[in-house]
Amino acid sequence: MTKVLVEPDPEEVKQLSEALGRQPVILAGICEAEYCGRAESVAGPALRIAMCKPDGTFILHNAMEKREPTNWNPAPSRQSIEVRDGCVVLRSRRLDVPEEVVVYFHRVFLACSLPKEGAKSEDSVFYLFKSEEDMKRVIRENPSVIEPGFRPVSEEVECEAGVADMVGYDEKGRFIVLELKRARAGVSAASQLRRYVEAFREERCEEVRGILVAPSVTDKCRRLLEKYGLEWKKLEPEPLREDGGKKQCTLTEFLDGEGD
Amino acid sequence: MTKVLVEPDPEEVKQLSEALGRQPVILAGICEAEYCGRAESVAGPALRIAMCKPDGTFILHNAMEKREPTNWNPAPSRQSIEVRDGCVVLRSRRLDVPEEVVVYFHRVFLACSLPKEGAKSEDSVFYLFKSEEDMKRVIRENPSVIEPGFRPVSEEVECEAGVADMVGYDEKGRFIVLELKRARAGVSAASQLRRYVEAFREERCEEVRGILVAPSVTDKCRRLLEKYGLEWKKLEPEPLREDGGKKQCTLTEFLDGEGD
DNA sequence: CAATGTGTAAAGCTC
DNA sequence: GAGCTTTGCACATTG
Repeated sequence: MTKVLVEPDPEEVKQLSEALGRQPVILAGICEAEYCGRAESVAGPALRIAMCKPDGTFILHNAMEKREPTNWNPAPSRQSIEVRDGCVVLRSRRLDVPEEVVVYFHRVFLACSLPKEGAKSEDSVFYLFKSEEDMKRVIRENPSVIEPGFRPVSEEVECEAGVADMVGYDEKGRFIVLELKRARAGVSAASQLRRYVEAFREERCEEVRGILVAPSVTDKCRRLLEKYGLEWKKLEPEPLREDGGKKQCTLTEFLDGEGD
Repeated sequence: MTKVLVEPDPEEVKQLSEALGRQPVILAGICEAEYCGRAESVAGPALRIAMCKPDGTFILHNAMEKREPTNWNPAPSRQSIEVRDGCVVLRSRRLDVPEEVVVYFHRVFLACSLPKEGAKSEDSVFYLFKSEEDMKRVIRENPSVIEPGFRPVSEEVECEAGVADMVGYDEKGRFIVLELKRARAGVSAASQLRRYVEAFREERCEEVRGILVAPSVTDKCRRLLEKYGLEWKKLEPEPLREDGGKKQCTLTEFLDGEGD
């Protein structure tokens, strides 16, 4: 499945055409590039690396420098490889708007397609910003970030279902249970909050609101919250700041499985 | 100079270490990644492509989708390759701020370094913005958008200070220099126009007006124009129009209300 | 050096 | 879908 061509003939490179759109394709070599669309550009001969991703994304990088690509086409786009006058011509065209990049490879050092089976769906990147402790501090110091009139009462409150992150009262005196998540919350957060709310309802025999505090929630989580009559308060974590010398970041635990 | 390893053993990959920082290095395979710095993230196992550029730039791409990298380190950064428990560990560290990305390759499909001699310095990309061309066309075809009685005479006119976009005469026969900007104009536009105006004054020994033509100007630019006795004519670049038939996206130019 | 503005911004989220 | 905000924005320019 991994097909690699080293310093191939142009005609050999053309074989990779069939992988385009199905597998990742990489080309590296000396090339010139033209872009035409919202703006236009011409790039003189240089060593560059081209990537074609199965979703249609096309990226052309200067091989020597810069984080930003020389040229690109975001998905949805389509690529093709032709051979013309002994040159490998990689053409990429956006499907939604008229924009095109054409790359003329005078010389190809590397041309390859990668196997796609390796690509698991569980590719998601989880961002963990500050600690949950920081979220608590923010709410403690400025309770209105939850809602106007919110009064926090205690933290780490035990109940039948476990330990609630924070509890308090709303403007109208109703009891509120907060569940804090510093990263995107999954269904597990919703069901955990539900358990706490029910426990407090039993315990206190009064109306209890449950609010999930998180920067974002998954779709499933959102639906579950709705089903249970719970609420979500979006709270953006503050960016890390390093004060006082260099700060050591410990990359901690992976997020617990929000499997279902 | 081109060294390519296909489905290599971890120890083989380690040989590429010496190319890091000197030649472009590409690694592709199944990996997990951790990032820690301004924020933190963990990325689960997936097929990804890593690029290390000689300037220190490090980019890790999901091989299947997205224009934006999963993780990255802009220059100045430094990378290293180790082998640990049979895993290829690619580590990248920014040199200016404490930020690090660590990539654990469980499996490597491709590992290569590219020759750097191919990389000519003449890599520059030239951008030609359609909308500025459009602005010129609009003024050419309908000079009164500048002001009633304006008569354009020539475009791309050389003078001591450079090349003026457009020159002409006003109703009263006064010489006018136009500086066109397709987007919000900053102070540089104002001082550039000023240089042209002064050059033409010297050259022609007559009164010369300078008009900055742009959809909007920054506050600082506006103050500078005032100080130099220059003028600003608001002109919106026209949306791109399509040549084929169906209508096309317009370049979203969000101009603030330019309140005063 | 920091502050500011630009980008073929891209990408995510709200409506 | 359009519109708005965010980005580990990156990057250039300006003060």
